[in-house]
Amino acid sequence: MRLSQNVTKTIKTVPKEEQAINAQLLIRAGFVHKEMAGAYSYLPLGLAVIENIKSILREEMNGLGAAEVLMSSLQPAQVWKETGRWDDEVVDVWFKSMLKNGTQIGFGWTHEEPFMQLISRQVQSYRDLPVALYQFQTKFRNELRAKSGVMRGREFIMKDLYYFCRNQQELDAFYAQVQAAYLKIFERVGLGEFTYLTFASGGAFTQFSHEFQTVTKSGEDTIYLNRERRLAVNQEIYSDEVLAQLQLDKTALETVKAAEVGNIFNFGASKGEQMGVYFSDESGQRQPVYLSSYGIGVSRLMGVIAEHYHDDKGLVWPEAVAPALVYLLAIGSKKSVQAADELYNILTERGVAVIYDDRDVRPGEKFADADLMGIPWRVVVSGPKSDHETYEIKSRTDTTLNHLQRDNLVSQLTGIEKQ
RNA sequence: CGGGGAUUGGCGCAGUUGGCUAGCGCGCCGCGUUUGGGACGCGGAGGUCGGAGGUUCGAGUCCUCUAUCCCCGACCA
Repeated sequence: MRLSQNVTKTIKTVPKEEQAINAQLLIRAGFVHKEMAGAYSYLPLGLAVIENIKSILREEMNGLGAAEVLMSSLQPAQVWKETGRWDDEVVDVWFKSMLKNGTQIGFGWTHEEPFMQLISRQVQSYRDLPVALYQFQTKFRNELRAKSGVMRGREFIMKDLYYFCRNQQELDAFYAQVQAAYLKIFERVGLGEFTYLTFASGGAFTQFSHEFQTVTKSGEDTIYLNRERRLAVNQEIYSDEVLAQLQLDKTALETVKAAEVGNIFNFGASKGEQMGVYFSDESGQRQPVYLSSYGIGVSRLMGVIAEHYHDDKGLVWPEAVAPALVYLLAIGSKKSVQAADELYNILTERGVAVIYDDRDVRPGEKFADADLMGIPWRVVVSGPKSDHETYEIKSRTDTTLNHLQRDNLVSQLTGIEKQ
């Protein structure tokens, strides 16, 4: 992308109303735009991050054998009434509206019920199960208080995976697979080291649910963490009994703030029974479909990464999610601009995502923006250049300037991109 | 939903006990000088003070209502 053609602009000052670091930096660097409390628009750079996170999620979901779908955001009240979750007393985050003819509809805040409804038509026999479906969806939740920038919105992007199967054993096996996949995902986006499997309240169906909590000062949850075992207990279920049950030693626990980046729900046979979604087993008996669901907040993940990876100059994206791998700029003569143009074309042709700062501004401004946007590698072309001379490359996380010949530079960057 | 704070050009802010054409910085436009860490000079454009009502000779400033935003708490199946 040529910056001269980019609509967004970086700003030096933060809107005072934004206190959350993720919102401050994402707004200053031009990644997102706040429409209202709890609702953010994603601009080209922010969307690039979102899409990178989605690509990683997609690979891991496909690896689990799940198929991608896209459910509607508008949801009929009926399916939710079957499980009692239409009631505002039961679920207090509903956005509801109605059709012209008075029919009540809701804006999806999760999709268990609609998915079960869908599955009831596709699944009749034990031969049709198990099935795993996932989607990337904009969820709507009418939170009493939106806060923490993109980390807690009323509208946000979520990856949700649903697994439909025949019995608890099947469910448990998949549940374990997803746990492993989730840990891998957080590893890949750069949060692995700080993210812990956490026991939380299980709701009506099981004693515990599992959350994935990333330790961060700006987190909304308090967890009790055992670093060695890489396990944590959410404050909401913290008690001596629970600790005993999980064989956790109270004295080995650390109290930290954390952000919930993923969660897993085991619904067992409950939804199938409530909604009348059954299949015929090997002996022809009617059995309820078992359900489990697995969420990861994509936009929240972007916020948590921003909270974790920044310094006094701005964002510092891990390569896997950065909106571009390279920030390219030329200084000085027309020759260096020509050389930068060429390099831009070469890298782009090889599939390396480059932000080419071709604006007519002074170098200092370009350096500042490169840092603010947090692009992993900065390449500077200065002075008269030809193929045999060198190009300066610097990592966002380092102050060392290295000089490489063009071929070496290109192959190094191409190599990183392919990882 | 309870408590606290806020709302003045695109952004950040100032504006005294009500008083004259509402200021400043950043950004923006033009010209010139600049060009390795957000340059400088000169000249410009841009706000009716969140909204409605009221008090007053006169309201950004006082009163009432209202909207929105932020923070703390509660809530988060």
